[in-house]
Amino acid sequence: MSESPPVSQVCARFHRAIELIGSRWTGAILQTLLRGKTRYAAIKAAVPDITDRMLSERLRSLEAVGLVVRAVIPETPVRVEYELTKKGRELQSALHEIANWAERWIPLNEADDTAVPLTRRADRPARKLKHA
Amino acid sequence: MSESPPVSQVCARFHRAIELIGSRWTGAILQTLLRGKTRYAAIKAAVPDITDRMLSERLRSLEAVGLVVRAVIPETPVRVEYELTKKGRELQSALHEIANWAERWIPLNEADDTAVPLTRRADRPARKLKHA
DNA sequence: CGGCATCCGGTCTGATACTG
DNA sequence: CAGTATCAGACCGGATGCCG
Repeated sequence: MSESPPVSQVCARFHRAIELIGSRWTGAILQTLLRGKTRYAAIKAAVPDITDRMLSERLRSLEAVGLVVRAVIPETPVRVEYELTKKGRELQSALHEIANWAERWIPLNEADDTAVPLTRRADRPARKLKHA
Repeated sequence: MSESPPVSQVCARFHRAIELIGSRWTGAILQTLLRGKTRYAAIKAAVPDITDRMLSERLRSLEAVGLVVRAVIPETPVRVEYELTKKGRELQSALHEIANWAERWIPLNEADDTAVPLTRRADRPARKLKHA
């Protein structure tokens, strides 16, 4: 053995966790849900720029991971509410810490920041409409 | 006005923050750096499966965002060390919370989880090598 | 209201090979 | 050791239209 330092590997669980809640839109959705049961349309309103496709896809993913539960209330018109599971609710402190950090370090509009955000689709201008 | 509830929008800063640290590989890199100055090769060892291209790209991005600083020590062979800035170090508690949560809720191997992780490239089997 | 199916462009990523 | 260049294609996500 050489004297390579003990750079232990990143905890796989941590890795999975952060990429889980870090995927596009997910953080925002989660934060919205943290406020309690929310209807589809309300979530959509709370997360500007998200499309139906993305929202429903993320929601289904979150359901699959067990962070969110979907409840269909058979009224007319139908009402669907999404709610965090315990697993989801327990993310609160983590998300809160991130929010705290963001308060301190992330400027409101990226233009103010000397540092450019990571290259993410989110940061790029929305795609131009094809026709008109 | 209808009786639409006051579903305030998600804090833009929070949104930016989480998508920042949530982008692929970033969480793992950050966590590694939390342990202190680290050399390129060490980070690579700590984050299994990351490629050179990805690592250097992420590192440059993190530098751009002001989370990481790069130091070149002109030795032979060259030595390069990466270190978190104050901004980066202050992410510690947030990352720690996530790690905590992961301990409680994320199984070691995804197979154990009834719930499938979000659809991410990371979760999918690595691409097959082209030739042998 | 609350979605899903489809089409499609472009980004991001992984593999591979090559420098200082 | 510490990267960078290039290239192909997988994947994401936007737009649209339709359904219960």
